[in-house]
Amino acid sequence: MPETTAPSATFSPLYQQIKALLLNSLQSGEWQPGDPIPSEMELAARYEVSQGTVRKAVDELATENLLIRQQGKGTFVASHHSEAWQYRFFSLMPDSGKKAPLKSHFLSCNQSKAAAKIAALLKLTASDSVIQIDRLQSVAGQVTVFEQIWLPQQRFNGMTLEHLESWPGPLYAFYESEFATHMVRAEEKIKAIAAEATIAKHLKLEPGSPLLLVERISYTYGNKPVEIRRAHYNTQQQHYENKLN
Amino acid sequence: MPETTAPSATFSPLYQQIKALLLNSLQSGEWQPGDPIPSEMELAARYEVSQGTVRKAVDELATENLLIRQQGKGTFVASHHSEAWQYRFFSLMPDSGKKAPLKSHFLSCNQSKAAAKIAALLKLTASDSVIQIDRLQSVAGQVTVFEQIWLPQQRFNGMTLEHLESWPGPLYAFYESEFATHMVRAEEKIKAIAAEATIAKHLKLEPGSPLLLVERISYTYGNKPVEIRRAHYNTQQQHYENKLN
DNA sequence: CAGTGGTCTAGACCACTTC
DNA sequence: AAGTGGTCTAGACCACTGC
Repeated sequence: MPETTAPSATFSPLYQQIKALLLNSLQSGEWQPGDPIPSEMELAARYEVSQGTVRKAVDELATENLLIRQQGKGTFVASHHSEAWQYRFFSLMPDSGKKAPLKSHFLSCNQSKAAAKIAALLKLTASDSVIQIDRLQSVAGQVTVFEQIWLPQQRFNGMTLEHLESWPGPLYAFYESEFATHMVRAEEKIKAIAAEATIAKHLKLEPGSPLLLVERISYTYGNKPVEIRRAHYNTQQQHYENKLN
Repeated sequence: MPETTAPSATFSPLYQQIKALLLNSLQSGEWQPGDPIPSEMELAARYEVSQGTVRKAVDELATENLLIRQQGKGTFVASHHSEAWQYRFFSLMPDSGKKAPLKSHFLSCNQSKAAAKIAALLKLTASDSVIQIDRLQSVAGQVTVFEQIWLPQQRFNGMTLEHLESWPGPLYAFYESEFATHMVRAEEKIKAIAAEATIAKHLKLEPGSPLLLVERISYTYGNKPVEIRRAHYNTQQQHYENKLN
């Protein structure tokens, strides 16, 4: 007499296994950001499954924004270099509606032992080093953002202030090209706080002015946290936009 | 010799047409929130397409959170009454991590002509009336939210303060049961502001304290805006949480 | 015209729920 | 055992891109 309650606690459909294999190829760098992955027919042959099964695996990775499908052309590894991704994770919009471009001004880029809080968030040990970047961002000539960024030193080894200042595009494109680190998702915690003196000075505001504090953890492939941000937004002319579905 | 560039600007796949039909049935109230919709086989027969085509249409509505699939049981119309949806659209979390339940205290519920701004957001004309609700919300005995809500009078006809006070659950469940209005999605704009005197008093804070201002537009079926909220959050013990994918 | 992703079908079988 | 959603296949055809 067989068991009455089937085990099956570990049932995993084929397409999920294919998805895991595709993820491996992305994580290992077999396919680089911006590059096309093999066609569905080729993948089906490689993994010895039907095209429909590959399709479902790719579909999920596409809705997770790891892959980009383009009918007639192919399926591509998502990249922060593409036009459409410039504002990937950037939710601040002008109240007026017209987007003005952002301008970065880097203040510093230093290396040190990780503070306990930062080490915990990045899942580092107390002996590991981190790189800290401070910068300002301006919208339409107005200083709007003061931002502190922490990165694991090991992954971003060799980053310097000069290096940052000579990079023309967004930071995430910089990480991708120069440090082979592509960001996949992020989590943010938001508060309203009163500006401290030093930050108020940077943003040309009175101390005590209300600021939006945005703390972000960004993850690369495999749910690995690789960047901490602590940003202060002046939201007098801007607002943080969010869609709830 | 046929045209070189095919027209086809209006090509719409079958499953999209099925999706539109399903949406009609939801919007018309043929299937009520919480109820099961017909099985995939029945729908396939009704629309004279294959099960796979129905499936793809239902899949999209499920990922848009309009339908809920449950293997072995059926597919159900999403409802704000279900446990899992209590915190639909509510992004405020205690810093400590443990969720405490919310308690509502309604201050007023009045009817008046719509102000120009509100009328525009709700897509009403200047002669239309709106209902305005003011309320406070407390977390763990602490007054945390002051909220103003505007609703089109026509759709929410007959709402009173007593009515609101006697309702035990979340507002969106109230709208759903009492006014046949199910919310499908929402958009929020967030700023940090200094508390005005009257609001500070409600939240038991000093005037000028930093508050999170959250302005929300909620939509029902057919992208129809039917609720405006203007909420002030005290984020000393709480934060607004957001996941970027 | 060939190659890519996108749609649609029909049928078989699996996993889960309910009776 | 019957009914539901979930997976997988094989094959045909469509829409779009680029050569």
